[in-house]
Amino acid sequence: MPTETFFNLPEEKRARLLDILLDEFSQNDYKNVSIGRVADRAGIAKGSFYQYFADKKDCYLYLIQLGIDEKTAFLKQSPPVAPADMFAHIRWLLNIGMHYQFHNPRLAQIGYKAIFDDVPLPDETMQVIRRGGYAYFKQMVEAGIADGSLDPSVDADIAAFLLNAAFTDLGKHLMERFAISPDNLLAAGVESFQKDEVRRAIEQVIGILENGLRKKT
Amino acid sequence: MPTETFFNLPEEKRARLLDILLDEFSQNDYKNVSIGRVADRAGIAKGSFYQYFADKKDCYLYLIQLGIDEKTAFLKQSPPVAPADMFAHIRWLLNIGMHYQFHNPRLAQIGYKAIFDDVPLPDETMQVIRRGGYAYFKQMVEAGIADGSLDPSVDADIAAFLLNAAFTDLGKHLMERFAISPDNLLAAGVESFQKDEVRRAIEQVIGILENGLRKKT
Amino acid sequence: MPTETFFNLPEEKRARLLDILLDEFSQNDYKNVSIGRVADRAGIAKGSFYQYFADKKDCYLYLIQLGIDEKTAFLKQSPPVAPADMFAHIRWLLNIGMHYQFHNPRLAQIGYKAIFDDVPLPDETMQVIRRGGYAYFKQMVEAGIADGSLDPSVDADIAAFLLNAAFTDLGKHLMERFAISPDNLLAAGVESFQKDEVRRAIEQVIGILENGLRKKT
Amino acid sequence: MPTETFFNLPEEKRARLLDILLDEFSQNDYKNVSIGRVADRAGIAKGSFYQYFADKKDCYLYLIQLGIDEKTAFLKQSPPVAPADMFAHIRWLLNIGMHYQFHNPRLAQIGYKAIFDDVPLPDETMQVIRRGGYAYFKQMVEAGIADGSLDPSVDADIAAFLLNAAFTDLGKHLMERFAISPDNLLAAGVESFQKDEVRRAIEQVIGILENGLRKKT
DNA sequence: GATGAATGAGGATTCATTCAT
DNA sequence: TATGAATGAATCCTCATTCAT
Repeated sequence: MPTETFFNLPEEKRARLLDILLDEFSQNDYKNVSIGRVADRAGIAKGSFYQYFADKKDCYLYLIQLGIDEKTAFLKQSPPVAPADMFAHIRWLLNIGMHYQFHNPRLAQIGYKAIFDDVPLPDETMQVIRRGGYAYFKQMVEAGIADGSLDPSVDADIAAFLLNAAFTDLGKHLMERFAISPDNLLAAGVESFQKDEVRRAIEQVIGILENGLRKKT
Repeated sequence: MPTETFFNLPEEKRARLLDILLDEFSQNDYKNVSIGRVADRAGIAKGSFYQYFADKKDCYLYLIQLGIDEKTAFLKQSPPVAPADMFAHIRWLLNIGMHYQFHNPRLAQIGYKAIFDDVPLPDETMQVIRRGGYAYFKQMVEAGIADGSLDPSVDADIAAFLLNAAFTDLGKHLMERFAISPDNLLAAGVESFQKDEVRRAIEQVIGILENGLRKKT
Repeated sequence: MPTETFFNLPEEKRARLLDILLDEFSQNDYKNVSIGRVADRAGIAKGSFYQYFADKKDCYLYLIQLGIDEKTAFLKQSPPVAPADMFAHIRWLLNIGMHYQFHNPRLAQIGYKAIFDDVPLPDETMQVIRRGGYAYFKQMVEAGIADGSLDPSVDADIAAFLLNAAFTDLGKHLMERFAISPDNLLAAGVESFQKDEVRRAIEQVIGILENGLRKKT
Repeated sequence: MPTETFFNLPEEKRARLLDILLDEFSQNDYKNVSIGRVADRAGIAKGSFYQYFADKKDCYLYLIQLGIDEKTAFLKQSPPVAPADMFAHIRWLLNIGMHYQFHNPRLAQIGYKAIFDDVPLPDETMQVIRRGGYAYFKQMVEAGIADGSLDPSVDADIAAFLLNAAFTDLGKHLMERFAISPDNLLAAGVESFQKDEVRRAIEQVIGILENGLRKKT
């Protein structure tokens, strides 16, 4: 975790540094992020970085935690749909996820990288990052099969995989498709991407998966 | 591309070097592959590496191209199912893809990494790598809608995205799920993973997507 | 030398800082003493350190001088045995020395380090530190030879060396042997080490050297 | 241990580097030896150092081992006096030790530093370095008391301490006293310090200690 | 063709010291 | 007077690449 010094920084300066950190860590693998480059871009001395963070890992951990906290806040802010109807629940989840990813795409990207890259994180943090993914969906699918809403011939593992793949990649896809970049977002505001086309795209994905998984009547 | 010297190498020597290159580039990010380590493992001098390849990038590019060529060969070797029935065609594609991934997991992994990592490749090569994925599926979906076999309310972009995500991630998922590693594959032979469970998993994914996309009658 | 500011410090604060300085400089080489660590432990700002001392060297010099002063005070406080009998005098000296070392082991340790480590002290200070050792003993030995109490075949330089080596190392040896650490001393009180075993050890050393140097009758 | 590369170096180059390493590590504490300074002085690139040694510690360990080997060779070359007469044995030991210290003062100094400084050495190496010191003398003293040649009232610990202190510091003392520096030695040759004055000094120290410890008749 | 020694830029990290508040 | 943020030189170490043999 950052030092007190970091939090005491003038708002503007801290924001600029944080902005650059998000940029670097979302664009590069952990190992390829250079503290020197960060310091240069932020206009601070290399030594100053170490006034703010114990070391590179500490800084990275902070960003990861920031991502977890922000996402948690997002999830809390919109009360969860009762998981009685699985697809309604997924709709809610995906909407939150997309919203989060649009709201803070670089933080989301850092979290995404953390899942797939070789990264020096404590095991407990890795668990937190991975939670809500595959395992979460599998449990949902099993419940859906048990209560008879899903086709019993469905393999829970496979269904979970599909939901997870869709969930994980959809944000990236939409940002590419609608030419949304972090810079865009900052310039145009998040609202602009709450557009119908985005909502419709999400709805489509869920619709297809729902069709594919629902019990045939 | 490698120098003539590389291709003039005694078969055994070149094979060993190639083996190690596949290993290193499939396990590590481009930047984290160390030429020194490669040379050590291959039992050649570091200088010799530069007799075979112009530089690290050249070597990497060669592996990428190798992957493209091998996959192309795979696709050609098994005559494509007439795309009359889109899902039959997808079944065929996925099977080829899985087969390829199981046949040469390290090459597949390198190609996979090239898509998602920040990697120093010429733009044209990047296009080749990504070609055949999303765009290919989109075109298939559009044809399916046109010929009436797919639900016309389906958004071709979204359907293509879903198919692509499934296609891209499924190999990884199966390898993880059935604890398949490149080492496993070499030891146990490819056939062992042509198992029913793998085929069934692939079939499930396609089944779900088919259900989700087919025109309701 | 410290600034006026340092001496104007509330007694308690100055004492705490001094305590920590003694700790750090007695446990670490000059170069390995970190001002940051000192400031942290003392609960002061790093900048404050530079209100009290011109720089690290200045601070170090102060501790050295403190050691010299304290030892001088020790020597003065117990009236010297008339050097008529050289070994009685040495006994007294050693006792004072041990007493001093037990009384203020960290200051003694700092002085000890200053003799053997590579340390940035002005030459005149180095002379003061080393004074009273070798040269002092040599003069005593020469007097002993002159007045006929010592074996005239003894080389004064060598005898002085031996006495000095014994004198210099004995304190360390005893502290190691009886597992005496500065912490011990603070906890158990100095008196506990005025034990017979310590006195006996000192007596032994002097006895052996006396035997070795006395004129044979 | 150094790499093969180091040993393949042209004799002259390796000698120069070794010379500088001996210089640096004998004059400075481990932590204060700068690889950059070594490389500059040796006229090699910083990176080259790491072609020769795995790291700083590896290099240091090599010097330590060199010292152990050289001293061992010295001890072997002159057949040990039967320890029947303890002081004859000590005479032999001291002579060897002095000879070694004069022969390779910087190596001796490095070994000396290793005993007293805080240094990153494996435990087994530390034991080798420390062997032959205090413990060795104590055992000799105990044997001397047992066979009746030493005064039974002598405390073996104290006697061992004295012998060790004399043994350890004498070389340094003689080098200072006769203004012997490594540079001197290289210029004038080792023989010049095999002088009578040095032999006489050693003899004196042993004589005094012998007088001091022998059983009174 | 093969070798492997040499290079030097670049990376993370530490720390004494300065200075504006 | 006290603070603590800022600095930058120095530290150890890595690695792709070059080049003489």
